[in-house]
Amino acid sequence: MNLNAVAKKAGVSTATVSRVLNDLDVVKTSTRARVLKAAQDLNYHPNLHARSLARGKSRTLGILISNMENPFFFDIFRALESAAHARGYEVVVANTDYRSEQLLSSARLMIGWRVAGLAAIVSEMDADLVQVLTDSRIPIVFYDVGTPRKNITTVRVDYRKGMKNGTDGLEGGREAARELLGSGFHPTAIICVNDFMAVGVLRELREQGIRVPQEISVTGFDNIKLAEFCSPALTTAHIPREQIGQIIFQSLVPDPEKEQLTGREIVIEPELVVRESTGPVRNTRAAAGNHGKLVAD
Amino acid sequence: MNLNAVAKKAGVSTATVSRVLNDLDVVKTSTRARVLKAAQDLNYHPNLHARSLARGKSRTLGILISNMENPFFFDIFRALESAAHARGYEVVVANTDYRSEQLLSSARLMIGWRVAGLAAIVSEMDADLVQVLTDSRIPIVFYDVGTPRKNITTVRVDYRKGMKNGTDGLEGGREAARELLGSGFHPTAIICVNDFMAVGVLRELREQGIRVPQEISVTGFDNIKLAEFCSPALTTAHIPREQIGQIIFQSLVPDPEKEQLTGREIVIEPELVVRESTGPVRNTRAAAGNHGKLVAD
DNA sequence: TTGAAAGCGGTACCAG
DNA sequence: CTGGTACCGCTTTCAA
Repeated sequence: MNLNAVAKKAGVSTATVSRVLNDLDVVKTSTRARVLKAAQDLNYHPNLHARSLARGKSRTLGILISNMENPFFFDIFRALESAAHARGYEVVVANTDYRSEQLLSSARLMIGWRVAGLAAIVSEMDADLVQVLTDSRIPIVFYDVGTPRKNITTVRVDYRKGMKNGTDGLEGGREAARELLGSGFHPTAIICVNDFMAVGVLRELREQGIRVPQEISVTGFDNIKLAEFCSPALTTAHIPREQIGQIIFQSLVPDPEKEQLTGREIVIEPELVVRESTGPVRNTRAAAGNHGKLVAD
Repeated sequence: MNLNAVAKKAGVSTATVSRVLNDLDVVKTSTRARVLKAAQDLNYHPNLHARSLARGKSRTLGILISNMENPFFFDIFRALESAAHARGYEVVVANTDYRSEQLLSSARLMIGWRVAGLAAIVSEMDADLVQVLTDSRIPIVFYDVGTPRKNITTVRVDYRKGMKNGTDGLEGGREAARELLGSGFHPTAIICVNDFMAVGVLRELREQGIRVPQEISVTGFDNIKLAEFCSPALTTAHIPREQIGQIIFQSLVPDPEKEQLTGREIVIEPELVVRESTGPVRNTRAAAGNHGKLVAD
């Protein structure tokens, strides 16, 4: 089923069918109606490959994600998708499952599809891939890795680098807390790299009979659901996934009306969410939480 | 960057470049090497749209999912993808977010891409969509909805229909247990439609001081992670996502060597996973658990 | 307002 | 073993 069949059935040329299907309002109303009916009757669906090929440009974005099961990544994907749809773009997603060969082959696939832009929300990132992507001339966004280039934008969250590679996980947090307290050092606050760890810390403190936040304050990072429902509810840094998705779209598909992000490093400032695990806040400015303020150099 | 550029650089025709890139081993080794180098130097990536168009058929499968965040659906996706990769197919996924307009537009997109097959793991399913899919002549698989047709295969899990629309959720399970026990009826077993409910039931029983499984046995359905880690560990029906993914692939891309599934209704038989929440099993056959035996009429 | 025809970037058949 | 060349289905001038 192709344009030609529709054209024939409607008694017009393929050019006219194409015009109708693309809403080029130069077509006479009666002709238009006839074409539409023919398309309907034939159950016609335009071949998108032919379309892309003829147009020479696409309105499809690609996104590579290490693990779609991770709610944090998933939220970013969803935000990107919704921004894209709002502007008439599609987004196709590839789950790399933390495997770098998979990442590479997915990237090639996307390039082969000539996507208009590509976002990589992945941690496994090797030199080969970066080279391939850089050479592709396709607008790229990396999340939390890489450095900006002509066609490469990076988005990263502003947390202290030193914390990134420490002990991790629920058990890890608990153990770290035990060691910390065992060392005789008695802090007034424990700041964890993510909410999982923080919950582990909370548990250990509870078992040692240390009250939170009266004796020690605890904070997490990410603002996952669990943070809200544990006891005491966790004070944490909220990372604005919604905004990250929008920024990614904006970097990939620049809007002349808006600030140009492409090729830069975008730093996301988390918002502090104060709950029960911390004492009264003195720094009013931080507590007010400037909503994921964007800092771009 | 196109075939022509590579051909020119290598001093051959586009036909030869195409042969090399498609591994048609009729090309002289030296020529082949020259072409490969040219492609490499030019950072050439074949345009997949042109390819699909010329070939007239694709090796891409589509999958529509209501909610990718749901581990159960996600597992099916992953299984399908791995089966597909093993046979040289790609799979592109669309998350419909439980919205039927989104489902419809994603379906159209897939049809426009001329996917070789389409799987719909969705609950929101209206007549329009079914019509569009049926008319498309593309091989389709529905999970847990719809009825078989010429090009439509259905996969469903064999659970008692009556249980499907009952009370649901953790709280629901707890409440149901309370009512049940309050009614004076004292069963020897409670069989829940899913693991969530079962965990709720367990909690209620514990509060009422009823020992599981000594006084009452409890079973769930799905075998989610939580089932393994709650106390007592839950006896449940495991639904073989891995197998479901393979069956979907097999229905979409029939293998002449294997059983033909296309256009039929495939019934998945869950496997019983016996843990601590049930008493000793008398039915040895069930306990042995015939691994998700496939029942196709 | 409409039609004819030249691509878009590959594939595959037919010659040589 | 390699080249020439009709397509594949759609978009987009250019003319009429």
